[in-house]
Amino acid sequence: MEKCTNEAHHHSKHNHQLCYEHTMQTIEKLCAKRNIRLTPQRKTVIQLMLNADKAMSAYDLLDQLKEIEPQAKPPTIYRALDFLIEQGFVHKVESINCYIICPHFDDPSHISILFICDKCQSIIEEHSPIIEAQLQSLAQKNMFIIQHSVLEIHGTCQHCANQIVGQ
Amino acid sequence: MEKCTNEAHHHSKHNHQLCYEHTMQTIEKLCAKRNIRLTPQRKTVIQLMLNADKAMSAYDLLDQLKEIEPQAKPPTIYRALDFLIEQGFVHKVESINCYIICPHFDDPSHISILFICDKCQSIIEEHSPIIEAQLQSLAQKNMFIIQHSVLEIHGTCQHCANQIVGQ
DNA sequence: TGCATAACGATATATGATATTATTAATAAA
DNA sequence: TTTATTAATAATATCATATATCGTTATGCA
Ligand SMILES: [Zn+2]
Ligand SMILES: [Zn+2]
Ligand SMILES: [Zn+2]
Ligand SMILES: [Zn+2]
Repeated sequence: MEKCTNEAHHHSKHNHQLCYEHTMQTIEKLCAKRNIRLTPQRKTVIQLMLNADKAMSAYDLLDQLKEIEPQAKPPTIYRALDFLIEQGFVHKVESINCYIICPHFDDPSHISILFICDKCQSIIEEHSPIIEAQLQSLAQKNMFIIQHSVLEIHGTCQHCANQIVGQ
Repeated sequence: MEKCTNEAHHHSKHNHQLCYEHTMQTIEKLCAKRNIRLTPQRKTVIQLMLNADKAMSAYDLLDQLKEIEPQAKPPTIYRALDFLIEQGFVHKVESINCYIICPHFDDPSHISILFICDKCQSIIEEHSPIIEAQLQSLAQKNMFIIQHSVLEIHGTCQHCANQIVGQ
């Protein structure tokens, strides 16, 4: 099946339901393997994010979560997000205070480069060994020890650029 | 005179006062040239940031501004920051919601790469044509039009790394 | 069963940022 | 000089994002 990313969800017609269930199953297996608990609440948050097809703010997610669990409060969603980020299933998009499912959580060995469409909030995740090497080189020059990289590129996605031209 | 960056301020013994005045004068000249007003309030905010030697949050700056202008409120500091960012004198550090003076505001033709020390909040600014080209290449592959890039690398600076080893 | 730990619920509070409207200061035009 | 126009500042309210705290409940294990 076609690799399912936010981008694919958003702009193609592949079988979303199949892909969605496949992702959930992969996450469930990984949690079992790591001996950590994927509680119904955490699972619900993943489901909300998978269905969104775009970056979601904590309060966007909270509003949706409340429809299922009316007692949910800000700490509820932040605790779930903390867990999911810690486990590598979710990225925080720092420059817009939003959150996405990482489409490559089964291979966390790379630095993620996010291309963020400011029109539709869809996000393409890319990777580049060249950039990683170059960053390491710059770090060494300054005797800096890298712990975590935030690479977020803002602009307009193909879909939205076409819409503007087409009008 | 030695080029004055946050890093230089923080970890060397160069003449801060000289450098500080040199930076202020350069900004004043640029504003005159652009025919925009560097009001006392805006100048004060620049001074606070230059004296800080590290990334400052809006409310850190507001607290200090209040000591000089007691009537200052949140919009006061955000208006000043908006102006300074627009003019390229200041960067927002998205991943920590803080602000720094850009040490290269006289040459805004580059994408800035920020190396942020999570121990002391000092920031080194670097640039890399290789990374810029590689990002463009990734963007083209996805038919993405880049408008603004956020490249923020977190870790430990030389100074803080030595402190840890030295203990 | 009893204990330790992790998760959850609930409230409060902190932090970050914008909207709105009013007021004042600076500049330009008449 | 008066008036018009614009830019800057002030004050308040409101929205948005995130954390602290503490008590309760669920889960896994000795
Ligand atoms: Zn990822
Ligand atoms: Zn788009
Ligand atoms: Zn800069
Ligand atoms: Zn440091």
